[in-house]
Amino acid sequence: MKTENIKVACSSCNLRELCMPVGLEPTELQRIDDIVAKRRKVRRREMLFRNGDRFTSLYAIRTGVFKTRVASQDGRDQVTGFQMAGEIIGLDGIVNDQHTCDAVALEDSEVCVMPFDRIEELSREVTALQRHVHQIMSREIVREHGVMMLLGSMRAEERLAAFLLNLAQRLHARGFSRSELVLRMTREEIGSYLGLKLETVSRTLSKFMDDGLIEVQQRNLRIVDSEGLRRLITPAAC
Amino acid sequence: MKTENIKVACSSCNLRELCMPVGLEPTELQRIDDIVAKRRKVRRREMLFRNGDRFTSLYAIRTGVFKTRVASQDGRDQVTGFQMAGEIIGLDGIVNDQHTCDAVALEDSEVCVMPFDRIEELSREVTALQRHVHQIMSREIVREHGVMMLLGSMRAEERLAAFLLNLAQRLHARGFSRSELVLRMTREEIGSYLGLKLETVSRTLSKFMDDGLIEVQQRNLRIVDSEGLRRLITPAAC
DNA sequence: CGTGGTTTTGATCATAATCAACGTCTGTGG
DNA sequence: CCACAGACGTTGATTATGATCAAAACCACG
Repeated sequence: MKTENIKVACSSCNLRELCMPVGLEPTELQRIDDIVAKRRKVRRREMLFRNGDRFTSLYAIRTGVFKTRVASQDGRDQVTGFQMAGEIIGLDGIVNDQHTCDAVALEDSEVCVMPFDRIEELSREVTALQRHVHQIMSREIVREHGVMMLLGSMRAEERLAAFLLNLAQRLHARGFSRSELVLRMTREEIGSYLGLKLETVSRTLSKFMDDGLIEVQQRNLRIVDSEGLRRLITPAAC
Repeated sequence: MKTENIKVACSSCNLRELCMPVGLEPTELQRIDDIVAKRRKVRRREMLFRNGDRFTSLYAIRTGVFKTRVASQDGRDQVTGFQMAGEIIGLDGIVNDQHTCDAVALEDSEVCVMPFDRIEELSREVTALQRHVHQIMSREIVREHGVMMLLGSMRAEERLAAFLLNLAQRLHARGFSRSELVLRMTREEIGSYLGLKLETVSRTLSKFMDDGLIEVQQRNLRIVDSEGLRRLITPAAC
């Protein structure tokens, strides 16, 4: 768990359009700089925080990919999301000053540590930051509504199609290819997120390949017919 | 859509321990009073807000029960929660200034309308309110994690058992019986929330009755063996 | 006192889970 | 750099769970 105290300026961060300070004036942006206490590197398979840890900070992902997961009493666990550069994790800890899920790095990653009391302090003064914090939390709530829709009323193919399109879209927003992507997570992790077993994920990917919708080879995936995937989600377009 | 401009004081509301101003000092509590612009009555089957409505306010439920639901393009919809007295709805609207779900009253209900700009304004001054708003949003995120766990990795019996226990617990926190409750929602709505068809909900309830776990007659339900239900969720307790 | 929405129950079917075997890749240590 | 162990992924056969289709009973409400 390596940490650095090098000053990192949000105002010069190339993620600033995706991350915390979206929509801030330059003068405000400077004030935001000092909510980032430090950066922290998290290596593949390491946890940024875990269930039960005392909550102190939110984390903005600079590089890398994380999964978050919750565990039930009897050991089953459920992946609740995959997060990438510019996204904020740790919001679950606010309510009880304690984290209720694990955040695991899926590849070597780096985050900005933002002590929550500083965020609160500063967002009392900077209206745009206050608004932004509210939006981040609301966005997470809306995202989870989408996942509930996925899990509650879609079939395996639809879930996986929606997942792939969502992943590609988010990667594209970060400057990556619209169609080519590397799955940083295992089939089992995808399955856990989508409420499917790993065999079903594998089979469904194979089927998508047979149908000419995608090409997969291990973790490398290319979306060949993005429109076809979309059609799977909105069947028959009624 | 009837509204009343009668001044409602949070400081004298019997829900104040459950609702917005939990943990505030009396002097702060008085200041909170004027975030409640008015009350609004919503009759059974009416919508408090719907997908696409402009977001202006959060709503604290004074009496009654709501469901929230999201709709997919092709008309399927997914119940995302059932909310009762003291709970806050409308958080989904913050991120895009627009609601992304419908809130439907399951019985004649009344809410406190809290314009969000006033909440933001006041929470810049009253630290405890700021903290409370953050906690409400975080609590909703954590609740949804639980639903994802439910939908993603539990079987029908487990889902329904968890649902009934959660409902009973929340009603008990509001002064109702720990074991006796009235289901304000249909089997279909329960099914939508739990990712099951209404027939499965009905069958599973019947099975619980055969097993002596509950007694059901229409919407009236009594939990006979709460420990037995709990055991269903944590199978074998390993 | 119908009428329509809701609920129950039965029979059958579809989807994804499970069990199993094998193939492939990755990373580690010699 | 290679060999090996263990994790990861694919595919097939079978099963279990819950969905679907169908019919009847029940209730609430106008």
